Amino acid sequence: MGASCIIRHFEFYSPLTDQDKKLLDSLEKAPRCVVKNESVWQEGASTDHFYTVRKGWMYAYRNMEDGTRQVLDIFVPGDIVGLREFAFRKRISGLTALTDAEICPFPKKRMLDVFSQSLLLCHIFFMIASRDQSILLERLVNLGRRSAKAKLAHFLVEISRRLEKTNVDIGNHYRIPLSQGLLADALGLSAVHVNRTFQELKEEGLVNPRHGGIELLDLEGLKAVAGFDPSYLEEDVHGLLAEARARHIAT
Amino acid sequence: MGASCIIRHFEFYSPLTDQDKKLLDSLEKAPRCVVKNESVWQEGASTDHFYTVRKGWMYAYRNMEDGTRQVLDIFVPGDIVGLREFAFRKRISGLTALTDAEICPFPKKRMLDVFSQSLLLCHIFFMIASRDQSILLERLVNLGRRSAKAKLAHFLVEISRRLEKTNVDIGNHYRIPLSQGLLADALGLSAVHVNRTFQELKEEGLVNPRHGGIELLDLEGLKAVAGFDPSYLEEDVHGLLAEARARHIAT
DNA sequence: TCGGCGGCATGACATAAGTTAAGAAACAAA
DNA sequence: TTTGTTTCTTAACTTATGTCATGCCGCCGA
Repeated sequence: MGASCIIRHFEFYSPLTDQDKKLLDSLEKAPRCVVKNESVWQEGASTDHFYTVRKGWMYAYRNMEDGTRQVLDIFVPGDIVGLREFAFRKRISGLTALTDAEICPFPKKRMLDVFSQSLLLCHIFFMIASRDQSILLERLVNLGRRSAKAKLAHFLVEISRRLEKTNVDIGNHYRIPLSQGLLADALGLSAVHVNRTFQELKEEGLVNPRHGGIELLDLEGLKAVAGFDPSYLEEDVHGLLAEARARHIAT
Repeated sequence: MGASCIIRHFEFYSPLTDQDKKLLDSLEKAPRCVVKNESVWQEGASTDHFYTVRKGWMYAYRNMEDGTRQVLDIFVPGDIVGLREFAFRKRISGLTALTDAEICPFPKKRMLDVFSQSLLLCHIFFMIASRDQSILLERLVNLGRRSAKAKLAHFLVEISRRLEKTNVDIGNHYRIPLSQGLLADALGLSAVHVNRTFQELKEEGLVNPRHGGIELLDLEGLKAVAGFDPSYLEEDVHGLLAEARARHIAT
């Protein structure tokens, strides 16, 4: 295949013109491979690039003074990482690979070219930023006002949803490579309590925790215990981009 | 004065050309007044507009099934609200006025005009989105990995920082019109515990809780108990926008 | 001026989640 | 294989925070 990473992702939102594709393709640099647990950047590093995830999983985190840490987000193939720090000179969170992975760098400075040359791409970038915020907002709700059990279930359902939506083929969707310790740091819990909670979910036949990963057995059941409402993941892709596309092509 | 709401805000980021100002001004509708506790929109409402806050305070929230709620963000004069839902047809959170307020609507559809006509404005919008995400990220850390006391202190310091940064004159910065119940919903705590925690902060001379509001007495002290690191609020305004401005004017 | 109500204050008690510790699996490397 | 490392599991115990209940204060509207 060899198709550009970011083009594939963007085509999920809207068909692109050849010109758009050429533009994106010219800006994307050669893919970079990272191995499991390799750090891509650390807090304080320069923000000169962002990346699209082509293969594998990544996570963003923040280390706290007291030695504890907060995992801020998990990224799956097709996601864009680092766009968040667009406005900043330095990274405010670290990024490391959860599994062996392949990522495609994209120089931040070239965003100017994109914005000035393609109204459609500009719009798509904006949609992605909006979607990212929506996910963060839901994570806030999760941390603030749900029980440990609901937190876990909700998080797992979200991840599985995001996997389904990606344009990238990742094989079996339901084997999630997150350790209980990482989940704990993502959900603001202790690893021990995550384990306890998993035992409950396991008894109810909802999940099957394995070494270094989780198998989701009953998505509907998980949604029920999470009180999962998917609307925060359902962008208005077509309505919003139709006009942008029309005007863009007319130019 | 009567200067446009959004222009004033944008000029915080960069000087604008007359053309940019004209563009923004033509898109902004007449300001709308809302009284304390008035709802601007509810979950599920249409996302056809976003707003700039000219006067007063607002908050975004999400009501949970079990009757509890999560306050997602507080907005102060100069902030833009509703941009988050750019990619969505329906609002995923409610917005209501915390005090009497004045907000300026801006039709979402006209974003196309902005993006196509001004590279600089497009960039500024992107910066704002990035900054918003940064704030959400920090709030995640706050909810996930800090004690009640640190949560409170951190939140208060953030608000005071954001107040200082705004271009809008709001009189005394340090009288914050948040009730303890609202703070509780913002921080994922119970109102009772927020009260207990306030007693501690009060004993230490850091704050002075009054009816329906809080006075910050010792910002440095609050920063210390919060472990506050301001970098997540410090955008690279000038570096990033300089080139956009240069190219924009050259056109 | 008064009454009512939303917000504050505080105590007693309940509980979800954290901590510590120790052993068992699973994996990775030699 | 053997060894070492990470992750999971479980138990006993501690603690931060939630819940319930009650009274008070200070606004705002009649």
